Amino acid sequence: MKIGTNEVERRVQAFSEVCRRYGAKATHQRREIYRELLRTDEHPAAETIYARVRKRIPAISLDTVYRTLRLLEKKGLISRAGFLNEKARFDANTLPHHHFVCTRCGFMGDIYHKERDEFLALRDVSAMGTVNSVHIELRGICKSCQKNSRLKDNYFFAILIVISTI
Amino acid sequence: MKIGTNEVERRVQAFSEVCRRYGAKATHQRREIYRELLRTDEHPAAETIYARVRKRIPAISLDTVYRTLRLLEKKGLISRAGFLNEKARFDANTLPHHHFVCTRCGFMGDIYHKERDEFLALRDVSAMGTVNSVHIELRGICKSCQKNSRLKDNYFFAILIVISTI
DNA sequence: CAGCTAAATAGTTATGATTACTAAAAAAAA
DNA sequence: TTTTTTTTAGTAATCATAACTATTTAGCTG
Repeated sequence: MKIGTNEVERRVQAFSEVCRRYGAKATHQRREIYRELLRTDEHPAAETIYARVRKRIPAISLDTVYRTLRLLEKKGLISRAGFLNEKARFDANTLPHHHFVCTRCGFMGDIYHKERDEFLALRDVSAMGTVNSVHIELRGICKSCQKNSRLKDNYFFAILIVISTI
Repeated sequence: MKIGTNEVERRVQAFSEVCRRYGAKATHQRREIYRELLRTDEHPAAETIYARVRKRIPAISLDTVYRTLRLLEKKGLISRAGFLNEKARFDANTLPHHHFVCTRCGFMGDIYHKERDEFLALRDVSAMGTVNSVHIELRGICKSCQKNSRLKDNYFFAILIVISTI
């Protein structure tokens, strides 16, 4: 859902004011990076943002892009989809469950929910800590990929269960 | 939720049989890596698994651990929490929403839900593609971290909205 | 159960995203 | 303006993960 040009400019303006008010500098680079993210709904990667902002600020460095993205994220103005900068974490538990993750120490605990709504009530989580945000991601194959699809890897899991329970 | 030793061995055994049946080799290294993951509920990183398996197979290489984890994941025996190997993707959309991600091409689309249950019915997703799995992550601060907590960064978002809507 | 052959491993190097570093530049305050 | 402090550009470093290659091994075959 893209937002209009007026709204983009309104937010960039508001951002500048908030920066000044809180002792951060509203630099040209920061405004352009934030503007670039406000203008799109395609969840660009850092490299993509770098490429686009470079059209307006040819001398901008990749480091500035990364630094600014970290700043904006820390300040809650943008979010990142997916959880890079963390190591991959593995799990042999094949029961359907969710995870609680501590953003400070990386603790990861399992959350089971019997009824669908329960996880939103966060009942099982209070024992582990306080939830700041709920991250939900659906993974699959998009329409376009389905068209030129052929691959059909055999999926061990179902087979293993059969053998395991005989 | 840890599983018992018997169940661990049963699954390792089943894994070996499935491997042979499908032309993959049930090597000592693979069994140990899978066993290590079955024995724990702490979602270890690759390095952690490496360190533990090394106690039993001192000469095992880190590459083997990574290779085996990829294999197990591809076969559906284990899953990874978080999505490494992808670039971080950013988003300035601060409305509550979820993401649809194509695991093949990386397409990422927003999913909005008015009522809480709707996202589970996956209604809005059918237009984008087929969902294979739903990933839910709650982020926050765990009990242990709350105890020795002091940090309280100011969170720009709320402030910006106020300025923006005056 | 010894030999065969494709698959897997160990050890190492490479890659690719992200971060750290430092001198120079620029924003906000005085 | 001038000053002070933050931020930036450019580059080098880091860190997790993947690729490469000679050697080894699992599982088949006779």
